Amino acid sequence: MAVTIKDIARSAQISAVTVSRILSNKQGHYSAATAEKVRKIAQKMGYHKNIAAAELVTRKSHVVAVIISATKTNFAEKIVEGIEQSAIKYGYNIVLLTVEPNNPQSQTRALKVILGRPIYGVLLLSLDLTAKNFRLLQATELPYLFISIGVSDKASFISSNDFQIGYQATSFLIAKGHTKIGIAGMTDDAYIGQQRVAGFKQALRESKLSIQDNWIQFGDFTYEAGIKAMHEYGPNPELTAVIGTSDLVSIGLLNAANDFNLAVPQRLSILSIDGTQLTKIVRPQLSSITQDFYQMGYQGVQTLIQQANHKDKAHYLPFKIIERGSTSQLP
Amino acid sequence: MAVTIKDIARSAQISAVTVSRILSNKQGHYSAATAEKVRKIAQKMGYHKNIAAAELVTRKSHVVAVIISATKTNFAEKIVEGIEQSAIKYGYNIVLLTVEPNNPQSQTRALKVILGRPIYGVLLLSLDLTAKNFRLLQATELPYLFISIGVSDKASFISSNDFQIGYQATSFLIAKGHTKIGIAGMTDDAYIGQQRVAGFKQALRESKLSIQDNWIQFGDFTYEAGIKAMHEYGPNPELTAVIGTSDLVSIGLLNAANDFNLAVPQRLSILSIDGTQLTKIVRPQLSSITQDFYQMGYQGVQTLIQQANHKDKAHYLPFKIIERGSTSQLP
DNA sequence: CTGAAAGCGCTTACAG
DNA sequence: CTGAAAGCGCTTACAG
Repeated sequence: MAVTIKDIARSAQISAVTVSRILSNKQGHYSAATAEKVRKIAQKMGYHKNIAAAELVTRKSHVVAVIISATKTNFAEKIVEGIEQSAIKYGYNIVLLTVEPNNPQSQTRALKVILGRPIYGVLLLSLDLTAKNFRLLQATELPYLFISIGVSDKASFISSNDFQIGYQATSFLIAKGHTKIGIAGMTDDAYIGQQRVAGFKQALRESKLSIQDNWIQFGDFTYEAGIKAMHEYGPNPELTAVIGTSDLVSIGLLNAANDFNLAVPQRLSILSIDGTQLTKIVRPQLSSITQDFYQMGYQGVQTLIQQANHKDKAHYLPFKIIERGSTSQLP
Repeated sequence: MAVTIKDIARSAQISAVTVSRILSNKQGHYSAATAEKVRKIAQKMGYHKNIAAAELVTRKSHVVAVIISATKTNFAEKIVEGIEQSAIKYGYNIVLLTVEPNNPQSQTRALKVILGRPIYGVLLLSLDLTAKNFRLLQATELPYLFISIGVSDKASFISSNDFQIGYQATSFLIAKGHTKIGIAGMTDDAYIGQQRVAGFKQALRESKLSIQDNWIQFGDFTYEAGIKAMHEYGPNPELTAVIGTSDLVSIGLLNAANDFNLAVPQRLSILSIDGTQLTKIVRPQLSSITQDFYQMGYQGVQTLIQQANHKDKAHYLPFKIIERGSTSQLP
């Protein structure tokens, strides 16, 4: 079977304790000579420490669990990339668990997996935990951090400031002369959607612009939600601009607008939120509020690791507005 | 700290052995009465088995490691979804490790992580392992299975039959009257690209159609590779049809063709390979060879678990041709 | 600088 | 039906 510390000890004519210390790089408990000998033998025998065994005794783990919604959106990949890179840097490993959207049982199952394994902490990606499952998470007493979704202000999270996203997106369109602006595709029950809408409304209010109810179209961030919203706006909407709350929503809006023969951006401006690669592969390319998903993942790991000191805080990452072809200045 | 078997034993006034047996559902070693009592206490105390400890003594693991290329393509998500669902069904957990494309060191690092942890087996997703890393993988003596990429015929894999994909795609276009057909975006060094090109050539040969060198444009399956290929074909190509070897490649071809004012599909037919959601969000929608990525993941886990019996075999999954708006019949 | 002893949480023969 | 003993691979005081 796999070679253990004992095998090396035998081969080096030395105790397993010393081998353990050397291979764990403990300080000042052995001579340089034995250290070198042991390392060579370990190398030659193809030794790999059984980390699970080590974790069992130290009662520490270097595994970060990432629970991710089997998301219909498409930015998760970038976040995971950031998480991975960060984990490598800090010497942690990642366990990825996916969870079905809007399925509390699936959430519970994922949390139970975590309960059964030695885990350092939990990262929750775009995940809207039910109250009950949130309690289950808290009961584990593990450090945790929400990424990209701010689950109200009860829990620690890292994300863009969604109120600001809604506010800035709207302000951008107002600055371009638009006065009839819609927003589409966000969920109405989750914090993230509420914040974006709140920012949207605030910007309009400050400019003394009014809104019709039908201009705010809720959805689930999918392509289909974008299509549906555009159909609600109809083939000849009063609107001259709409904010798509995800890239897929915006592409849905775009395609449906084209089907209505509404020229984008001449007749209708579309400003997308997210700014993934998708914005560049459609025509016209989508102007977008671009979030830094990679950093969200990267800093998410950092924050989790150092969390002890600053619990229950919001960490906001900057975003930027990138204008491409789907928005235009009104005369 | 976490509640253990001993805590339960104490509370139930019984030995830890019996508790262990009950909570592991061993047969006929205890009375129904004690079993029920123990289960109730476990429930009440919020007990969760330390699986790492159990795996240490049984020397068995129910963790499947999935090594995935931090892919520029976009179908990985579906495969992972299939893997997850299948893993749940069979009672396995998934550890996901990402690896940078074309980075042998990154591959080695991922394999080392696996070596240090109790793992049942390894699934490799769209991953072109270097010869050295492949040897490292074999040295672990763990069962493994390649998914979606057939790494030559040396290793077990599950994927579509890429020769057939190339062959059927080409035959489809020939049946539509095309005689000048290109293929674009695949790598030239990996098995998958070679197979698709071989199938492509075979179909042309059988129909006695000739090819110009420049019609075969290699790449790395990205959007940019599609753009570049189209630029190589030029603004007025002889070609009337081209096979994009991934959805992103095909979208690159499509956009570049539009920039050249080549109408798709009237002047140029594009047939995509993969058939992810992307084919439906561009205009015209892309006709595609659609692979069953979900099943690839789902059956990948099954195959890995049952692998003992049928090693080193190729498992092919069916694909289908779905015609959308990017292909047309030639007069 | 080196090692014997005890133990992390669990399971598996073995004996009753 | 129940339990004492030994051990999975590792680490941590403690003693020399």
